[in-house]
Amino acid sequence: MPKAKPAADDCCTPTAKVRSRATRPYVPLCKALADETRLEILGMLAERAGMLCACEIEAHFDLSQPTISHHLRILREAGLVSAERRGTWNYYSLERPVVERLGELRALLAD
Amino acid sequence: MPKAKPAADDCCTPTAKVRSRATRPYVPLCKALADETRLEILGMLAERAGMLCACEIEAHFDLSQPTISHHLRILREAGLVSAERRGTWNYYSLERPVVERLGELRALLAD
DNA sequence: GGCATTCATCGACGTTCGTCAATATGCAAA
DNA sequence: TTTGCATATTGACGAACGTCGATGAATGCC
Repeated sequence: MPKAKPAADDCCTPTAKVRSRATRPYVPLCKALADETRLEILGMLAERAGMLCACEIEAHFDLSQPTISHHLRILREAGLVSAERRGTWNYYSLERPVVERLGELRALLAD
Repeated sequence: MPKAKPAADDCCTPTAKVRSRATRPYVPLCKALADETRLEILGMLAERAGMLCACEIEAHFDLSQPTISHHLRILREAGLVSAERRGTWNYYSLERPVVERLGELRALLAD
């Protein structure tokens, strides 16, 4: 008699088949948030309700200008911030609707 | 006359000094969530309200057993799940209070 | 005891990521 | 047009990460 799948039926009722919830859409969002510098940039933008000049963001960190620009691009591509050019300067502001998706994920996992 | 800090005073009112909000505590949480496999494990645990046997989690993915074990460890260290040994088997369950911290982060950034 | 099973750990490998210096781009004033 | 400044892009480097095969630790059954 072939025993095939050896066991794994004694530990849990094999009925349910466990369909997972749709979490994939939140992966890029979480990846964008998974960095100390980027989270702090968002914290700055949240504190200052309006916009923030890129130079002011740079001045807040001990990081090079290209590095900050890199992080701002990732936040932009994730939709978490938007940039508005005004002459030479670039003003960044928080995109609250995308931040709200954090609440959706919380509800998806906790409710 | 030294011009020191060249400009950066024409683009934004230099008064505010922009104190960022305390986002650092959420960095480990976001790092733990920033992976498709781990997010889907949490989705499985959310769907099935109770616990889930480790073997059932492994069966859900096309990944090796050590890889799933590795992800489960990261989720455990982040406090997102807890494990309970029952004989040979290991049952994982979701730690909702930690998931709730996603709501805190959302409020910190969006309110 | 001896053996099988479940799960965790280790070591190695390729990939992704954060960082910087150097360079490019775009805009504005002289 | 030329010069200067703000920001983005490129290329390179080391560190961190996801993955696997092999091994180890703990438990239950014969």
